[in-house]
Amino acid sequence: MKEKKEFNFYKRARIVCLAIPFGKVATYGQIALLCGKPKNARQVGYALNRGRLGEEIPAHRVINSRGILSGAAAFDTYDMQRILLNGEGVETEWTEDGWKVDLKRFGWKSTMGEALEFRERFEQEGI
DNA sequence: GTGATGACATTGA
DNA sequence: ATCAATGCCATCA
Repeated sequence: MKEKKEFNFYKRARIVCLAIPFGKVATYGQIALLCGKPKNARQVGYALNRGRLGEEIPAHRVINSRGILSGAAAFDTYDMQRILLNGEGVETEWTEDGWKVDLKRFGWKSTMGEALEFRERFEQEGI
């Protein structure tokens, strides 16, 4: 049992991902920031790919900072993520790089207050 | 132990 | 607006 680090980054990431509002999308860096590790954006994606965050994670709401859908292997088809987002009312646009979402309108506007709320909650629960 | 990999971010030209 | 270069850090072989 050597899962314990300073704190459980993946557990935090799971909570943050589950906290993404319906019909909104969040970026990897944003999640990493809310977890207290601004540089761990990559680990967020890695964790999602390996399913380290659990089963009920809305991974389709997590995209990169450019608004491009990752189109990762977690979904059966490349269109699947777009379909899921469209089902939540998020509009997507086709570009050379792939499906793009307008972060200005559908990006999860996480405020400083919410960030502090998360941090307090994490410290309170010891994770 | 070292080195490579990756669902990324940021900066500067 | 786009492109290339650089940094980042947990996991894997």
